[in-house]
Amino acid sequence: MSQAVRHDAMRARNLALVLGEVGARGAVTRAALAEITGLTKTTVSKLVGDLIEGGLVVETGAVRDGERGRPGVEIRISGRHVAALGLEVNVDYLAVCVVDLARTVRLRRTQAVDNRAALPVDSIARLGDLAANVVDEAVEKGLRVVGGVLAVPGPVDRATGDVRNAPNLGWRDVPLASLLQHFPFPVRVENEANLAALGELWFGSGLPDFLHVSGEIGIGAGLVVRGRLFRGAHGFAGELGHVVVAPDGPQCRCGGRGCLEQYAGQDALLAAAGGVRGQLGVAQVAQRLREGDERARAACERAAWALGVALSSAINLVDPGAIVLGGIYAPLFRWIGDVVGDTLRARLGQMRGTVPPVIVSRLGAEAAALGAAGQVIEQVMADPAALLHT
Amino acid sequence: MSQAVRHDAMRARNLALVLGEVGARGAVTRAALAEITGLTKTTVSKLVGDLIEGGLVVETGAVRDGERGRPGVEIRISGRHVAALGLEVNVDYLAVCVVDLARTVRLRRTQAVDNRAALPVDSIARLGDLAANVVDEAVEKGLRVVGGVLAVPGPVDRATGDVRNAPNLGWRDVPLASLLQHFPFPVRVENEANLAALGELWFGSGLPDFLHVSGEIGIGAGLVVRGRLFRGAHGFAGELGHVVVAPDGPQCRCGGRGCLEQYAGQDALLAAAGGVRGQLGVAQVAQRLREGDERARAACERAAWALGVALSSAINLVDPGAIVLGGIYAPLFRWIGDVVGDTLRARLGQMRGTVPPVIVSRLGAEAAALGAAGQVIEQVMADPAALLHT
DNA sequence: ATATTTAGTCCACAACATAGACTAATTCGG
DNA sequence: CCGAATTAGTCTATGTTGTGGACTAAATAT
Repeated sequence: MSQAVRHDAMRARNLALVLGEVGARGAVTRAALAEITGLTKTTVSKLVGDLIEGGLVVETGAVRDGERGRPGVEIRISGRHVAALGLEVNVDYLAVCVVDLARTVRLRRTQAVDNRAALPVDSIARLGDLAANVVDEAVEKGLRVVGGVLAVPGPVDRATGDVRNAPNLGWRDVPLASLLQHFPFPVRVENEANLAALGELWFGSGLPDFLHVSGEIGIGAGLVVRGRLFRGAHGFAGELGHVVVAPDGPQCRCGGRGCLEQYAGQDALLAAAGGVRGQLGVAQVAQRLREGDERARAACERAAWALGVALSSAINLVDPGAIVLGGIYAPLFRWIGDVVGDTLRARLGQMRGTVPPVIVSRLGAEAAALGAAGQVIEQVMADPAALLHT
Repeated sequence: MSQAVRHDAMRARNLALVLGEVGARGAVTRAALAEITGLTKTTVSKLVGDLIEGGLVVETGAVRDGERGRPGVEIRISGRHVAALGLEVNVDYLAVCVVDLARTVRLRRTQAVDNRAALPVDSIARLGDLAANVVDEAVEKGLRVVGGVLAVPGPVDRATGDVRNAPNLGWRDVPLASLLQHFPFPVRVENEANLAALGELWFGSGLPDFLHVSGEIGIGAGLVVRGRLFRGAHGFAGELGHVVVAPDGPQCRCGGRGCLEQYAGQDALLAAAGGVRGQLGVAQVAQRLREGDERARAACERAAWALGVALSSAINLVDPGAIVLGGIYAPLFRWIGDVVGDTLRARLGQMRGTVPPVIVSRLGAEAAALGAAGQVIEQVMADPAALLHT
């Protein structure tokens, strides 16, 4: 429910408006901000003054624009004070990163760990150490880490931040919220596929509308519409892996049959490409593809066709502006992109004038950790007043 | 992009907040409104004063609540002044209705017309006459019609309000916007499936989260999340009819194969139920079902199974709070509801604790016209200041 | 060197919400 | 039946914030 608007809320919104415009345009003078926002020069000056005082933006030197008249002073987002922590637990690695308010990645660490074999508590403790290190380094650089988000591969209870069941990780009822309380700033928990999509939004293509597909053991999707993540009624939207490809297809672990995961999930793809299960990684498949291995090629084609079928359902339902393939699909894009695109055109081309373009994510495995940190930054950008008054 | 907030915007938002609370609770005193909204009694009194002056709310007599202290005066939405026009063109009928601000349906008219056989201009002219009549009647009742929305079965260009292609009606490039200009209030155009979903939201079950399925010749779906319609990047979301049920199934008019429409669309269902095409209506099939006709039963079962398969994909993707079956599925619900539910439970039950309930729409064919009028009402509720200042 | 132009600041003012005093209308207790 | 207590609603002084126009600052054009 919306809240009452008082003078402080008015100010908070206008601060966010100005900060947002500065972020969107990179560098703007106060005069230009007044023009853009419709606020008066007076108001913009006062707002910018507050933002400068809070360390969120900085004045850069005067502009020599060659026009006549007094040159304006450009304002830009300051990356020197406020920063955010991104954390990720995945099946076979831990990752942390620190991102500043200008969305520059200042620090990152990755550690290869088999988190399926470890206890959740130990994985989290290890991640905590890793995070403590980068936070210390960030503090040395003069940064103030104002919050963190942890990406986990599985559904997260939005209310408590706990994980009820993350099958890929072997986690059940892990009280994450309480394990993350020792940080000197709030840390929230969020689904990895959602955060990967947001990572793509803030650090990748820059498109405002897309469906990001995270190919891992499961296949998650994050839908971004007008720069906002779509979550559904309970926060479980985006389970692309269990969209039906063929209703009488192979039995899936979810209880259904013929789910996408059985055709294009990591396990199915590797099994089809290489024979002995567990012996082959995605990198090796890519290598074999480069060498022209026929079996690997056929496996990719089948997976890509299935992905195309599932995506055609997804496009009909949610009308995304583009399809971004990430996770294991990123290194395999050369061999699956076209088949996916052709399948979409065959199934959708007649109905819709244009089929959403299928593009590859440029972020790789970092996407989720970046999205996690980015979400904190986004929160600051959306409500800078909350930070200024503390 | 968000806009600058000035004093007038602050006031506008608080007016909307108060009006919204009055709408949500039916009847509230100023004191209760102050408590609920967090605004002071002074402010609430002033806001309510403005709303009364504008005819949007009325004071009803003092409350005798038995408590001690001065009794409050209850405020409720006034249905006596502001009203909205809902219009619908469908394949075989035209419909108009007038709804007041209290969301009471004040007038409705339906006319059976074969709009596929008629020229678009003639259909619209006929609809215009029908609308002019009810608007006159509304004016006689002291109502002020402040806007209208027209529901059409097909994708609508959100920018212009024109219809590029509505295959079920046989419309191509109909400049609806210009045909609707003669009304003394603005009339927008919107997709019929979306409006039917909104009709369900405002005049039906009252649920805030659901996917409404409009079974007609095509199968449209409207997704409502937290009381808001999800439209997708271009406004074409909800094409449930072309979600894949079986990738090698029957050829569909969209170019794909095995789309839901080929199993559960009106034509497919009637053909499977009755043999000779075009000879049978949904009402007759329902009659045969009541008589225990085996062929009709089998047709429904097949359609329901396919609907379940497509909906399981939809639920995985968009995570709706419930499934509401409308259009032709409403009269057939007795014979399809259980199969749909069973299919969903079989495909989703293991993954999700609970499967969204499958319920029937209570609105029938009026859903879209009601949703159309409701959308205007909703606009007034969301920004009453726009109406007060004119 | 002076006029012109544009950027940014200053100040009086207006709009709106707040806080608390005040009035109004009811119930409770004697 | 009357006064105390209680709750609803109004009135007034005050504070915060944005506006608009005057003013100062710093550049280019002539």
